[in-house]
Amino acid sequence: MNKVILVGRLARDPEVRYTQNGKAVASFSIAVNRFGGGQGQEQTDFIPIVAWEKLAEICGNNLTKGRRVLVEGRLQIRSYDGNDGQKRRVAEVIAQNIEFLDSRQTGGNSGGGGSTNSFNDASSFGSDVFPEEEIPF
Amino acid sequence: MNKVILVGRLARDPEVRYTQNGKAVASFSIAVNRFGGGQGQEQTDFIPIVAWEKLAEICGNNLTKGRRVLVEGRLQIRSYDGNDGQKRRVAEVIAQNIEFLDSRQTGGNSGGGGSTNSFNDASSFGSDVFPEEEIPF
Amino acid sequence: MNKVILVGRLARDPEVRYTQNGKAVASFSIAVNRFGGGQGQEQTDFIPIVAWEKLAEICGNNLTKGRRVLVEGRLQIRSYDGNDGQKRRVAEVIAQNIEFLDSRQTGGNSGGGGSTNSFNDASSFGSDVFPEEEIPF
Amino acid sequence: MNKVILVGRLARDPEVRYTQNGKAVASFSIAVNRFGGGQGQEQTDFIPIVAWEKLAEICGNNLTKGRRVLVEGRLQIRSYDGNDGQKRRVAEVIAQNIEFLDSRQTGGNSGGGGSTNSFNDASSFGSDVFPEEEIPF
DNA sequence: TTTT
DNA sequence: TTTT
Repeated sequence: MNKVILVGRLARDPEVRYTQNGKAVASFSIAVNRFGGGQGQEQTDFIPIVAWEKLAEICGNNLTKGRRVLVEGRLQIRSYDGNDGQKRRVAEVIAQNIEFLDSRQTGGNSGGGGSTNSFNDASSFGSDVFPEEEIPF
Repeated sequence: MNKVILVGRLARDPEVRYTQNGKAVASFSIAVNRFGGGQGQEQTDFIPIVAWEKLAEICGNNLTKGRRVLVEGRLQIRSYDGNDGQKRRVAEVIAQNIEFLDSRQTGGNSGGGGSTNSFNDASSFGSDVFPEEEIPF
Repeated sequence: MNKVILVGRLARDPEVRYTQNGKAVASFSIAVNRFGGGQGQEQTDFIPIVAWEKLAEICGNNLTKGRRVLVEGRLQIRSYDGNDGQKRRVAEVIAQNIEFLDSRQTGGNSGGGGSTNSFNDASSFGSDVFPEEEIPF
Repeated sequence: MNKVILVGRLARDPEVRYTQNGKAVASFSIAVNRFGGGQGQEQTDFIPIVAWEKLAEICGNNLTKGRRVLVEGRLQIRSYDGNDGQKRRVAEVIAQNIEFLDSRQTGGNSGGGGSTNSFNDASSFGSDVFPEEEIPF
């Protein structure tokens, strides 16, 4: 079990890049506000999000700075070697499911009355989880 | 977003049935203890779980009464007509992912030190979420 | 672990009642849409929510039918005796934390520029979780 | 909403320190296995956990390297200035609730058949969420 | 029983 | 670095 659920706003537009194999990867940060029980001084965590493939493309095409999203994913700690030869770690949330929480004002995506605003990682939560058939009991 | 995460023990062995289309469906309940902050009188919720297809079969083959599991799923409210003509509602957690939290004593699944103990609904969390490739940034 | 996280819209205005001891209890249902991967026929779960004390009052004062909320809580199965002498079970989500996902259009609650829109059950997530002090490492 | 739920094993014994104000702070990492759908090469995320006050002390007194826990908390990104003058970021999960998933072999905590194995951050999930009174409906 |  |  490695589950993260966040609600926040994009701190900047997503960047979409491609691996050598042609897989899309979107990366962006979301600003998640912390509610300190009313002490006044609000704090914010800027949390890096990574999405892959179809979900990456949906992010690139539909999300912009300031939009509010719910992100479900897993927390990944990646290691890399810094310029100075030091090992560094970076934490990222690998998105499995993203819901758009703002009303659709997306522009390009003219919409056409579509009702869904929840998007899964390519193969997550397939048809089995939403079976049309009757349960046999 | 409709997400449920439970840790509990099976209240009885799973029952596995099949739909007309041949899909496996496992059903069982788990006993989830509530921790009342030490007041002594512990309470338990018996929560019905439903798993489909491959996950159903894994449950049927590996889980028995008393085993401890972590269940991730969604909460579903199903309506049906009672014998008395009244409409009734039943709540169930449709499992998307199940982790076995006990040490492996499974019997049939001789294992051989196998490390995995987490099982997803047929098509959940596919390869994209665990990419082998390097992130291009 | 008994954790539920839902995003949905209130199917009706909350009802607030009081126990003999004077504790407020709010109850309402939220409509949670299920996204069937685009098959068209959307389905909805109507999930009963119960909030206690201060959180109940906040719900009563600020939520109305149609408003979108995120509810974090635990799934509880309650037993009661039906009119016909049969034992019945009812599932409810006992709210621990509610976030208002709509822009503030609340009316009565004139607001005064307050930024928070997240409300916890009376004693949940107290000051320790948001410490002002520096971590000593 | 900033919620993290992890199951893993302590990579080392917890370190407990104290702030100038005398608040206990425990820190440790947990190794969370990632299940790659059976491709063989398992990967592990080592995720830093921080617990405060009473929960910190419970961790210090009961947890040791190798023990399996479920951690519920929030993901925090902290900034600090590196030795080289560079700004660095560190991600940590601030624990709100920890469940011990191993059988009780704790030593000091002789147990005596005690049933609880779930511990909350000092003021989380207080009595309101587990009311003894009847719901007035 | 909600909403897009 | 977001937003109310």
